[in-house]
Amino acid sequence: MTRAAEQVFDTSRDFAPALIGWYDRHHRSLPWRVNPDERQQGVVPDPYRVWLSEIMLQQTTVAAVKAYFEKFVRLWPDVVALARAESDDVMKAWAGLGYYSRARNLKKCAEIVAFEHGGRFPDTEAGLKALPGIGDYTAAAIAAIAFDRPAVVVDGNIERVVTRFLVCETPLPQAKPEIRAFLSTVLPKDRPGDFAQAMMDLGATVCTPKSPACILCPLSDGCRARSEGTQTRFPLKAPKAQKPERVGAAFVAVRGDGAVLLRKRIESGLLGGMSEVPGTAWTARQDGQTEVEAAPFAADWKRCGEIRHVFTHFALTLTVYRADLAAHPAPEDHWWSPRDQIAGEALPSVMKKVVEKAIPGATKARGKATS
DNA sequence: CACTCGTGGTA
DNA sequence: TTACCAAGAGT
Repeated sequence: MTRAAEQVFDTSRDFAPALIGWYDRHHRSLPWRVNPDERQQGVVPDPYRVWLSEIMLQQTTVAAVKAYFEKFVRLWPDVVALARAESDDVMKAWAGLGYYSRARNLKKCAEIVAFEHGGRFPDTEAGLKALPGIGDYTAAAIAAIAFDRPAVVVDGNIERVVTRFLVCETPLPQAKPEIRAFLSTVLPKDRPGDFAQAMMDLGATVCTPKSPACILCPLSDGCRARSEGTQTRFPLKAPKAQKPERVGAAFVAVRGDGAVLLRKRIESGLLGGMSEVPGTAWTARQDGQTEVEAAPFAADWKRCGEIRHVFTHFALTLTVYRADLAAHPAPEDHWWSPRDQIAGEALPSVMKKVVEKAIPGATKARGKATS
């Protein structure tokens, strides 16, 4: 074999070592992570922290997760503590992070692990995937990261890295089997957890969606998209449908002492189990005026303005009304939230916008932290 | 498979 | 401002 041939990037031989070598030098240090040097010194990851972080990171940025992760481990240091927590307190702590079914399943999962598995997480992919909120990706990620099992981990970052490396012309999600097949051929048996985290770090910091830093990539010598200059064409995806518009009205009742009237949404569906101010249903845009008769009770409702919020599959414009009352009994299934507790309520971001529109500053924490 | 399900940051 | 997107899961 010639010298030149020896320098060619041999994917089956070089992929994992090149990636792991890069990871040892350029890994991110994150609150839930055991760094490679620590792991080499025998530090073992806490499956609870790995699990909690993976649930929070589903479709959510690292930057957004950090503060929530710290808050959760402070309030509930282990899975038994979380299992014993009040569901309402968990929803309050999750408020603002989005995808609230994750919080409901988080609690269910904690209870199963704490009360049915003796407080220990299953250490296999199949065992993990049987738990609520844990799907293909998360089961593989926990198995690999927490238990160092040779699981094939595929997330959005890894899909991007692999489809570029292979010049995969199959659009997602159909390309998934090809991606898994490729990864199974390069997965190292000795450090599967670090391999998975390395792939994700590479996707997050080097092989980024818009302007990948190929000059810094340890895999660039073997990357087909790099050689063709077509990196940003991948991964191929089906075009998205445009979002419909919906409208509605929200009513902020303010008592003399500053308390605000709230109610709880049903457990299932959009913003399930979260709190809100009373309001109309959110319907497709109609020319008719908003009906003030949808208010929780008759009062001098004054229009404050509108707020706009964009969900995953529709955009919403809410007309915000406010009424000031000396005192008024809370209607059935409603309650008056005291002024100093509003910031700690399980209000999703859209509802914080509504309350802020009616009462500027009301959702900002003041004085001592609550709960 | 297709659709539901949040939010905030970025170009 | 619009559009995309970030460690996906459940139905």
